[in-house]
Amino acid sequence: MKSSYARALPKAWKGLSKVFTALGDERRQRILLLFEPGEKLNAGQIVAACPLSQSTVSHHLKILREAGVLRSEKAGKEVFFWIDKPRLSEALESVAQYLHEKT
Amino acid sequence: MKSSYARALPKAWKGLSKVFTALGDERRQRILLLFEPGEKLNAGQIVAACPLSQSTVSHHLKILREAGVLRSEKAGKEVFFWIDKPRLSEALESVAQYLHEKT
DNA sequence: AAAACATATCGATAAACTTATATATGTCGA
DNA sequence: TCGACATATATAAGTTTATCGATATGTTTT
Repeated sequence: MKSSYARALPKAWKGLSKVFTALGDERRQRILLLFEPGEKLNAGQIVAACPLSQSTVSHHLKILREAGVLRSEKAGKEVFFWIDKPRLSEALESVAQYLHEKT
Repeated sequence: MKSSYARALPKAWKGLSKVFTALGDERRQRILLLFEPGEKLNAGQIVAACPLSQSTVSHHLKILREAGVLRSEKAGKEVFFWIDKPRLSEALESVAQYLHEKT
């Protein structure tokens, strides 16, 4: 038994933790499922597709962005979002790796 | 843009959703990190390693079990838990797959 | 059968999260 | 510059989740 992590996560897991928390909400999952391959969507498009208020969607987008799941870029008065595929792949991969090696 | 999932998750994602929610809590992540490769731990061992009360740990173990991340087995008066590696691998794999194909 | 033990559940409180309205910030066009 | 627009943030209510102490359930031991 590895009791070393019982009180604090290893540093490498800190970021992962945020990713899973971000993914662990159904509304955020539904937002992610909106994206077509390689597509960028602006906040307005996402708001229009969601049964949630503009500010609520903005809040969820922030969580996804801060977790590194989405990236964003301002273009004029709009902000475009897209899935950070490499980042997300890497996160999943690192857990899969951990599972494989240490479990 | 795939607006079809804006209001309800596809059925295949329902279970995944639970897995990510379960993994999206730092205390639960720390519990998972306790396990050595192939190891089974009983609830008492886990409680002893966590800075949480017995009832709180029991609650988290239930969430992890219901998400399919942990499996459990009663042995006399003890209950042993272990990581459901195939289940977790499959969950991660299916998201990785989705990412790869649909993103 | 009773006592000791391991785990689960209940009930209550506290903390965290989600949500919406209202407002602020920043950008474009007239 | 002023007004319309797109997004973000502040605030506050409502809801969910985490937490603990106490108790219940089930198991072994004496």
